[in-house]
Amino acid sequence: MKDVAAAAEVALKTVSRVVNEEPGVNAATAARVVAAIERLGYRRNESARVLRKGRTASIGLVIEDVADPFYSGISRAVEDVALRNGSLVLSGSTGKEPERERGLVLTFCSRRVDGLIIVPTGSDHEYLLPELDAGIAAVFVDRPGGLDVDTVLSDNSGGARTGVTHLIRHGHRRIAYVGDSASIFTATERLYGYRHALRDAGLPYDESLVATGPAEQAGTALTGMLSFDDPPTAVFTGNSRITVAVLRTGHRLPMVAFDDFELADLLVPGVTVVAQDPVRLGSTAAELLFRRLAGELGTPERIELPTRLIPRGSGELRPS
Amino acid sequence: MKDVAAAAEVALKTVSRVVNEEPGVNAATAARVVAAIERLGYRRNESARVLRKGRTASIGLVIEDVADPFYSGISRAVEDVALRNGSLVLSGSTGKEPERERGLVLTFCSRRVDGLIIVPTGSDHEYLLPELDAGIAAVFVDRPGGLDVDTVLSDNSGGARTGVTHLIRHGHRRIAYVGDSASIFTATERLYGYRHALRDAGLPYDESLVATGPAEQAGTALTGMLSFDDPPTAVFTGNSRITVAVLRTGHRLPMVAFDDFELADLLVPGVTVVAQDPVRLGSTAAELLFRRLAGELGTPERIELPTRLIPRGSGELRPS
DNA sequence: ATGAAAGCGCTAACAA
DNA sequence: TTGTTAGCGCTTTCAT
Repeated sequence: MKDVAAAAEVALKTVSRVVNEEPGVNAATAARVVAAIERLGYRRNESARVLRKGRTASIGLVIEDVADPFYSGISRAVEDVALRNGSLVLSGSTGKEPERERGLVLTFCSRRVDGLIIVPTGSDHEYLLPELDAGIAAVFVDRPGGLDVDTVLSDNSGGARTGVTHLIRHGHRRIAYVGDSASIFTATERLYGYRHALRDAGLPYDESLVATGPAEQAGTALTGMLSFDDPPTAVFTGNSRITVAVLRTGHRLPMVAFDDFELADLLVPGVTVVAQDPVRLGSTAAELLFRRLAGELGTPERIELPTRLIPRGSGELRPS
Repeated sequence: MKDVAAAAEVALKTVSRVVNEEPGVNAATAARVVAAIERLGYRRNESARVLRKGRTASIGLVIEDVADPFYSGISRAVEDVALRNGSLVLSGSTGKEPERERGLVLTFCSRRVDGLIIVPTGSDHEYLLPELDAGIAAVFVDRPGGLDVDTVLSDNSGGARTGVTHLIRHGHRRIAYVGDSASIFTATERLYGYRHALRDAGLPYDESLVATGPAEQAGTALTGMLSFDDPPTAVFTGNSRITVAVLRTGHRLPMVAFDDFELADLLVPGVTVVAQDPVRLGSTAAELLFRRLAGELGTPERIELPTRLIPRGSGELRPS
């Protein structure tokens, strides 16, 4: 900048004014400065600017795994909103490890991101409090983080309830639930929705039809249930990975799955799903964050986005 | 840092030494400083550090779309390698728009990323030259960027050749090729591989069996070919989106597809694919970049990663 | 082993 | 309209 000033024979500040398009610069002077900038190939040093202004125009995004379509949908949406707000996105995957999450978040904070969008892993987020005090805004997505900050969720229990009710309407009375471990917020919510649907229909809750645990065990669990004297006639699966695991068993049981997935319509029969909207989850969270960064006050919001039942065949099969 | 120094009753520089784990600090003094840091909740300001040191310990990743599994695989791999090298990743999606690519790249540069990993969109990357001169390292991935810099590609032509040869071995003599527009590097390479395989087998190249264009037209193109007097008995598809489009037509033609995709094994018949390895593409590019950042010299490398044929049923069907 | 001073490149506040 | 000065928080250099 100094060199540009010298080349254009003006003061440093004038160059700064031109670069930042501040008003109050003579057109001729400005032109001279622009020419000098071109000639010298000058580009503003953002680091210095950040140091001075205190705002980095960047946000941190912490998700479980970019390679998972659900999270990459969130990523893309956050990216787009950030770009529209003149902000860049630093992102990192936690791989479900709370330690890695903590590391990423703190690293982002020490780089002075303006705000954070976090899909929380683990439940203890106390470590965030000093950062929040220091003025970094945060939004939790997909799961609550145990702190009183803005949170954007899907309607997990409502979606599960709708899906299970759909099976009941098609004549099923013994419906298996295969889902994630109870330690995971979304899994608990979805199981709650399952129970709710049964209760609505006056059906008993039979624990032997409920399997919770990692996707690797989902197949065996369901196969076990099918060997009962009174086996389930349909299954509700709690997330994509479990759905795929169940499909791989080769049982073609009537089924509704939580979470949409690519090609669900090409399988035979097509898989009926309760779809979340990852893009909307991401954009809602990002919009909320940028509103906070723009100075919007008020108590933290908790937004629950609706899910959508998409019938494709597997959920409309009657008991055989 | 000033506050910490005051609290620990030492000079600024001593705090700096402790924070950076530089040698030559009395253990007792260091302990006092650490205590003060804890007490005050001090965290180093990276922006200032960057301003002083000149290195940002961050790299820029420019891809087509994080929401596409191929690119998100690359992302995840780059992220992991970056983390291992103590670096953060700024990332952005171009959505195939060269203007957006340029914007992202220049923004990243003005933030003084140490290096760039780019999946190039468009062919003109002249605008990068000044940045390269300024010392920013760059690696192209998936497609060459028209500049003489490190590049990591898949063996597109070899993979296509293997896939088409596989169909020929199963008795097909009229094989359709449905692929992306010829303006896209990978598409041209794959078409070349297709022709190569035909030539190897002494089969004629019949232009009427070749359709290139956007995925939306793939279905109609293939349907058209099937109404010929002498229709193709098998099809080779040039990328995932086209594969899906072809599958949606409902023709269950013998087929080999370029690019693996989730659930390819669950369709009936399973889809035989020529798989690329996005994770390896990303990690190779990132490793290369960090080697350059570590000062490795030498002429730009061009690495071509092998593809892998995965038979699943659709590619082993004989002509009917 | 510790410290003082200079300065990275920029912008805010105030002058002229 | 333009310029001067100070200082963001850190590391580097040189002294002690």
